Amino acid sequence: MNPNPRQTQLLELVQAQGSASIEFLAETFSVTLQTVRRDVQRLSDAGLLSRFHGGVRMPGSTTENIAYRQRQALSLDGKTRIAKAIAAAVPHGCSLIMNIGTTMETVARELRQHRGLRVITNNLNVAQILSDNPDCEVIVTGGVVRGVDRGIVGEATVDFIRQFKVDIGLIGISGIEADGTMRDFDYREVKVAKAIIEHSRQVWLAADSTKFNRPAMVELAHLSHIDRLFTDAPPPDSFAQLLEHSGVECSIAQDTPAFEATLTLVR
Amino acid sequence: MNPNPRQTQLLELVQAQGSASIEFLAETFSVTLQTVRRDVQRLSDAGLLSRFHGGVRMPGSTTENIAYRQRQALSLDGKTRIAKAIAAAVPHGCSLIMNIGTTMETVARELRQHRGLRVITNNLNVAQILSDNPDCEVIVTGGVVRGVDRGIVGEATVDFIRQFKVDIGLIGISGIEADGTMRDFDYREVKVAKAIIEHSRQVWLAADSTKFNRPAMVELAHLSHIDRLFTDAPPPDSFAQLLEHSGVECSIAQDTPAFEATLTLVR
DNA sequence: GAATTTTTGTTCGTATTTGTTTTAATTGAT
DNA sequence: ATCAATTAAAACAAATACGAACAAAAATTC
Repeated sequence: MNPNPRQTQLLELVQAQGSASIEFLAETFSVTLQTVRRDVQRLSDAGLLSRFHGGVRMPGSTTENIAYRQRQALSLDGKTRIAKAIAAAVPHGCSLIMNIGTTMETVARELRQHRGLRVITNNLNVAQILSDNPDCEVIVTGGVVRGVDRGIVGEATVDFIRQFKVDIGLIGISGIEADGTMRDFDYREVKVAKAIIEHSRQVWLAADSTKFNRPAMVELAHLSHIDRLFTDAPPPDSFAQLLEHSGVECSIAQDTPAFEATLTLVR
Repeated sequence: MNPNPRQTQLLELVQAQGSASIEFLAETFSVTLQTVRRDVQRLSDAGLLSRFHGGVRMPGSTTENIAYRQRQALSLDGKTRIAKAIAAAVPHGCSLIMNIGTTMETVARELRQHRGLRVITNNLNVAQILSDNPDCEVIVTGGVVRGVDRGIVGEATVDFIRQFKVDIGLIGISGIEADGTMRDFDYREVKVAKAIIEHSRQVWLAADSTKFNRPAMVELAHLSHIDRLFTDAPPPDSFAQLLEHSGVECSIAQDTPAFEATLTLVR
């Protein structure tokens, strides 16, 4: 976009004030409401400011955070089913490592009632959720916090994980290719995941059905390193064979109508 | 969801106070109960706060840390003033270490608009708050998370801090005795604080007026290790002399009516 | 200087927000 | 367990804000 002087001034005004109403802006620049709306529309399309009903504000941290939370709330169904299945399989009193991703956060919520857990994580949201459980020892890895998802990545995290050997390593993943290689987008997160696989007696993978055949850049490991896979729908045929061949036990957390019946009954 | 200024303010208010009643919120923002309920509904849908009959609170605060949240709401005014004073004194682009305590959380909130900060902390709440700032590098220390206040203590944390040397070390404290020794209740946290003092070029202390002459068990350090003290009311005479003698610059964040004026102006 | 593109203003149907009223649910005390 | 008081949700109405479509004005191009 190529902002005209008025739009530049408008942007500066909002930056100075933090927020402004459409009406105020229209008066300030002696133009109609509609013109301001058009300016504002373009500026927000360009990501330079955020709109709300009646005005605009700086595209701030809070907004982005909300966006992430909402994304998390979205497609919660499958994730919750997977999370419940994993939580049911995790015995009380064992030690875990959990990595980043919204799925792991959902798992953390389901583990709040577990007793005697020891959880190592590089996910601040997981740490936050589980530290509510007084009977759970939460250990976070040290390092630089990534703003988007509050994950901790980097050498310090990898070194920290190498100190331990836990019962179960729980990892989420961005994509699994047809040949059984798991991949992720961030190479630093891949390093963490590799360390988790090395320092866990068992490795469980959480991957909803959208992850199959979804391409991603950085190679993480092959399915043969995985002991169990939790997903929300039967994987494509090609994978089913691959899973069996790799000795992966596959748990499919089906949509249980009984659950919904319970729901309607409860409310 | 696209939060309007009222919803953003509401969220911040609840974050600062820990909880609030629907009625209080309705009065604060001069809208009907129904409107507050709608705001609250949306914010809780997005997972940003939790509802209870009659009001809202921070998401995932169990009985355990309600007491902690209440302590935060206690003398919130003074803490906020201290926090604003500290934030104003912290230059853009510098490196910080921040330790645990409700005061540090309030400082973190005030630092959200700072640019180019690097912050090392053993306080997950501080990390959470500051990771909202895209222009702030947040580094958390590794170790065991304490449930009550989400602080990280222990050897790993101390070792982690020893890797760095920052511009300013910000520490909160439980009590300062008449002879100028600072003390805390938890020896593990004291070890962390000592490490912070050693690895900071300057040490700033945040202590509201209730901390003077308040006894605590574990000795931390003497006031002479401190460069600046931020408090909310003039310290007792005996201290004033002591501070001067120890070469501590004392900033008293007085009650500014201008702040309240701003509040009323905003709505 | 005429034709074309871009910007701005105007109007109108639609969507959103807020307050009001009514109905349902929750809580605490008998 | 039941009842009264409080709180929440649902339904509706009024006010306000939004976006689309079109006309007028200004700027640009040839």
